[in-house]
Amino acid sequence: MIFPSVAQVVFGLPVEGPFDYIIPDDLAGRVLAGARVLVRFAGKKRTGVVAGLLDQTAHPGRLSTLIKVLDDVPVFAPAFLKLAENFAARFGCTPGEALETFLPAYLRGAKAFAGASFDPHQAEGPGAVDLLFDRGQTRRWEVLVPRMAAVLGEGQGVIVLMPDAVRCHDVLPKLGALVPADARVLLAGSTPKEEYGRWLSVRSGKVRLAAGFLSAVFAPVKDLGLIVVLDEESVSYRHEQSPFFHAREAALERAAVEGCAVVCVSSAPSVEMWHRVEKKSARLTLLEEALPPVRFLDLTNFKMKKDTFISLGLRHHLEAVLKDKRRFLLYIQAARGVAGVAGEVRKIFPGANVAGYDRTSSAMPADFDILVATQAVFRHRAALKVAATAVLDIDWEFHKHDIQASHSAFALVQHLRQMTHDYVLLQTRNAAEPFLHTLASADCADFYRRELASRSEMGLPPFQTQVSLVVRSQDPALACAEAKRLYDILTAALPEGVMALDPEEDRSAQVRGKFRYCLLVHGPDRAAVVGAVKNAFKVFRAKKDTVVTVSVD
DNA sequence: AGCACGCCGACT
DNA sequence: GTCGGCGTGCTC
Repeated sequence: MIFPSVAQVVFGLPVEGPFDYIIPDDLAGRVLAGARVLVRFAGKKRTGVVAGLLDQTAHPGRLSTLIKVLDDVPVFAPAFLKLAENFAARFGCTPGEALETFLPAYLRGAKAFAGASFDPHQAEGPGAVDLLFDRGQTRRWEVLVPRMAAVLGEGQGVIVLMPDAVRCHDVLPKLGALVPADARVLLAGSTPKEEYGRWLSVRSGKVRLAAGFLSAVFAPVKDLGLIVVLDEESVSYRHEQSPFFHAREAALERAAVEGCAVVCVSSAPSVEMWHRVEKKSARLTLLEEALPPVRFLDLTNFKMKKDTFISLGLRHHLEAVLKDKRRFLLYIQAARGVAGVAGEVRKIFPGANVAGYDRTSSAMPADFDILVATQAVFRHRAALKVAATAVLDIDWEFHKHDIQASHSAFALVQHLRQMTHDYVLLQTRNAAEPFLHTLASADCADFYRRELASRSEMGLPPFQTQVSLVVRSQDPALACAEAKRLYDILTAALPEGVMALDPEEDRSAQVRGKFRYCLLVHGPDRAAVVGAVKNAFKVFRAKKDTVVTVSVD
């Protein structure tokens, strides 16, 4: 038997690779693709992953020898190696960095692994993608539970992603009924050792239902049949450190490689998912529910007294609800501060029980007539119901000129409607803005039509790929100069069809003491856009005290 | 990423 | 004279 003599190794570093290593005779036949190995790289011992095997190298003469095989059985099945390639191309990192993020922290070092062999089934064609649009967020389980039960009944596994720990209370009881306790696991915050233990129980095939947050999308579930992405529109699915990725998009990449199905669930679907429905790459299931109407409170030409927030119109609405001894939710921007607004409301309605709720609140006030709350109130989205709701300043949502702004306003309104019996009121000084009226339309498609048209026109995702580069520094002048320098390098050799927008100061000028400049690169061809950014980084090197971060879409 | 090499400015 | 900052190139 002749064994390959060269291993191609990749590392969790921003260097492309792969790097070739000689397989010594005593390890012949023991080095398999997908196994972690210990090698000397740039003068230091490092853990890498065997991405492939060769009989001959293209770099003869300067090869180093492989030191040790860390996995008797490769940690990565071929499907994961393939996923790493796609993931790297999609999110602009190296395949080695992708593989590192697939692993639990415990295995990122040189700890030995001795699990059983693992074969995710290779795609027999792409799996179906569903968008479950649950308008009232109460009926999703009617569809999800039988769907998961069917997959589990076939002997296949299921991953359930939720955006954050807040959803656990609602979600875990629903999963409890599906499989015995020892066949399901919550892959969440714990020590690396515990995390590894749970990861192993999934990989061994004992656990067939794995729930968790972002990184659960990489759980080594055997015969994966279905990935459920709960509240797929949530911004919490963005991984905000390198490598930047979106867990919903990662789930779709994984499904394409393994051929499993994906169900994305939302009561305010992302523009991306709606676009997939229109392109027929996802099927829409609409779960209708009666929702209260949305009305506007037009403040155009209405002068407000200095340092007051409650308009005359809003006051009348509050009065009417209080008179009926019912409850009112007043939604404010966190930046306004709950205390100030609540104080003003108390002054106007001395007899009413006015409570406040924001991020710092430990518990929902047991009793109130008027609740002044920030977006933190959505922690209680499933449990809280009031007669009427008002958004103090819906225009504020659009002032952040972020590509997500309009969708986040849409989602805000949808979520408030779910918590409201009679009506949702939006206070605005832009009553003529047609976009605002799509938020109130009885037909949700109006919002998506308009939003997709505008994104198409502006060359934004999901029509084009957009990469955002953020330059951060303590020194505003340095941040600005570096952003400019990066822009110049980028535009010096911009391929056909790729466009770069001038660096712009971040709206929230300082975040954690750092000044931020953002530049955007976009174009219709993902590979060209990501390639242009990668090339720019070969030349551009971040100066001391500045950090540049890259995220795709 | 991390490190060695190499070039310029300000200190015993 | 040389110590040490940081720009540049490279890692099989």
